Amino acid sequence: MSSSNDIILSIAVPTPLRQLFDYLPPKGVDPALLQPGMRVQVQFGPRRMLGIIEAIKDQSDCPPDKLRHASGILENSPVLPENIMSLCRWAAGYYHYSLGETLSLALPQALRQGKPASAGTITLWKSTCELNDALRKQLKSAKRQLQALELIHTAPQGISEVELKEAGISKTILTNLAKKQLVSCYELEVHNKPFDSASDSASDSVSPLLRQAPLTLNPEQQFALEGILETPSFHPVLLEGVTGSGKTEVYLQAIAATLKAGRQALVLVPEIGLTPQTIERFRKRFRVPVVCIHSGLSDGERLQSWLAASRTSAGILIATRSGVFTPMPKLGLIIIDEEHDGSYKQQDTLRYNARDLAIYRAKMADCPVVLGSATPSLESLQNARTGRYSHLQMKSRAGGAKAPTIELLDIRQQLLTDGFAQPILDRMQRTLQQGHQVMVFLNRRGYAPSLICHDCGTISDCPHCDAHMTLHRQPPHMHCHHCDYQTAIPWACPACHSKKLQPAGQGTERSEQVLSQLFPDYPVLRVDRDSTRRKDALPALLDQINEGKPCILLGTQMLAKGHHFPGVTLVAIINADGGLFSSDFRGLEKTGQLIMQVAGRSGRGQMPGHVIIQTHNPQHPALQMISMNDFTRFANSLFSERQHLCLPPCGYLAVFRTESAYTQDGLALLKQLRERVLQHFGEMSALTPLGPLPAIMEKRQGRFRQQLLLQSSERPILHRVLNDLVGYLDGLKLPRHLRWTLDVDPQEMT
DNA sequence: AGCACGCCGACT
DNA sequence: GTCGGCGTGCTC
Repeated sequence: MSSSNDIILSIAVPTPLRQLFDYLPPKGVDPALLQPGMRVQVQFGPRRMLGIIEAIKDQSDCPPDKLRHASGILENSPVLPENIMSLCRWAAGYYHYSLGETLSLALPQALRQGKPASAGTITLWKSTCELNDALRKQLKSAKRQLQALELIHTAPQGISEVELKEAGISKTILTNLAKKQLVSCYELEVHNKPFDSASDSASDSVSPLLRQAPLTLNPEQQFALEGILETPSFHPVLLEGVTGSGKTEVYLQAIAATLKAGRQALVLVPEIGLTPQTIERFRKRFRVPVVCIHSGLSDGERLQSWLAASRTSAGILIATRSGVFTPMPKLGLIIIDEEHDGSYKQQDTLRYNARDLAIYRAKMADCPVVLGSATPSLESLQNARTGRYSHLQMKSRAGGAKAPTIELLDIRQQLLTDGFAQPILDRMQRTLQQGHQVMVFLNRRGYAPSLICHDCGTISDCPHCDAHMTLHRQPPHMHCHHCDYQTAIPWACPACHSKKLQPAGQGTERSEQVLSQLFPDYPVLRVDRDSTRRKDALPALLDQINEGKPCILLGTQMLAKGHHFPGVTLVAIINADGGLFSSDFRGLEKTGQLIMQVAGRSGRGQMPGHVIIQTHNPQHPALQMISMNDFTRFANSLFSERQHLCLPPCGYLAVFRTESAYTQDGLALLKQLRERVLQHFGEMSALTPLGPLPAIMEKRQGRFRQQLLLQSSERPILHRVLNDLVGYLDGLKLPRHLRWTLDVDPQEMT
């Protein structure tokens, strides 16, 4: 044992080992400088790694001869403040994950790689010309260049390259403008001085804080805003507002009040929700710096945003789930938009739910937190019901728009034209003739979901997964959407050598072809992962849609979320049935939410919207409730079902998953866990192990997957068992290629 | 998880 | 003779 006067650093190293490692302070560094939250370089076994000081102690349980000196520190003040350290400690404990890896995930990539936590420079673009009508005429054919120029002109001192990028303007456009000598760029040192809500630098301002006057709130919005601002201390608010009820305006005004009090706001959005329009709306409203963290940014750009938020030079941070870990010393408000969205749950490594971490964070920061949705998760509704959250509702659409009408179209025994029922086609025709837009929602990519032999019935399967290969025509190939395996289209059946291979079912590609033939006078715009793979494809499609000319928008989920299409008055949902009988207990909830979201896309302008759902199950209670626009009743019916089955939010779940080249390895391990649960905790009826069972798709990417579900009515009991099992697993030596993971509060049972 | 060490089979 | 397959053990 080391003597008690020593300084020992307890260091979290990014390794899956669920423990901390003790080191002596680095030589030549004043030990008084050392603080938790600082990055340190250490020799860890045979390799050098970056760790985070977790704690500073005066003795170690480790034999002194094993203790090494840390090699050096990376900064003189912590990169992670105490509150983020606590958040990570909590997350690591709750999700039973290594603290070292948790802390590493909390850092932006650049800091994980050892880059200095200093601001550096940013590139600013400014105009060098007069934007007059002659110039506008000259740039008539270069629409995006003109758009860029207009934007650059709004900021005389220059506008940052990141900001332009977030407005959908690429580097190419800028270099083209520079070639014409219309704009120039220069580098600026970033100082990160705290934002100032009271500075009165601009004389043309609506107020020192606002660039643009707020909209007038209707009584429901006003009531919601007051509910959020009631007190600046911790209180979660579930803001349930139908699509188009003006939630964003409520957020903006709540943020304005927060900024005015000198505090920062964190806005979390779903993965695909961070569109240029969203960012633009915030930037147009506020004078204070608005920064974003999302997948479209480079590591350097993300670091810039992260530092701006950490050093309080940004007033607002808009980010996807990982943004919940960003330090914000003056945090005064958290908003979680579309709180029900599945993308808040990370599906690998640290399987955290950013919504739940955000609540924890708001509690620590003692500030309000708003969970906004048109279709709240049952978890949040439950919290509202028990009074843990206050529940504010906005039932009418802002600006007088009417709720869409939802029609269930019974297609049993009906003749379908390539998957479309005649009444839908008729209604589409009429809508287009009226000069409106139509949205067709189809949850399947590709040309056809399978290729079937007409003579023997053999279906083309993926050799690595328990799944069919999807037929694509652009370009022609077979593609597995689960493991990305691709092959040529077979020309004969591998089983019977027949050449009669037929596409079965309907994907977006095929529908695009069909609809183009049926409606030759109108463009069909396909929006799915394949059609938007090219970098600027999606913005280009969105531009075309926003021109407002009659057209058919055809797409997958991508179309359902976040976008604003005022020209759409008709929405057709082609295959809602799949989601009604899902094997996942959340399948129905997700389907209902999706239909409501899709329906919400229509009729947001002055014209009322109409939604048609093609179904073989028009009598299905869920569809009935949804068609009456009654989400509350729908949610209540799901809720009583969950209550009976003791499923979330009425019970708590965790899943151990295994993945192995051999199916028996995983099963054996999970059986062992099950036995242990029954032996050690058998008397507790509050905990039930279910399984082991094969995963829904047992074979995926050439590996066999099994799962053991643990279900409990008491969260503390569940976590006590998980702690025991994880400890047990850590002490076990497993076959070489057997991997296990634990998912606490799983979102999907795949 | 990585990474080193170490022990066996098949090659320039 | 050695190159490299992967089993085993360790990381303060």
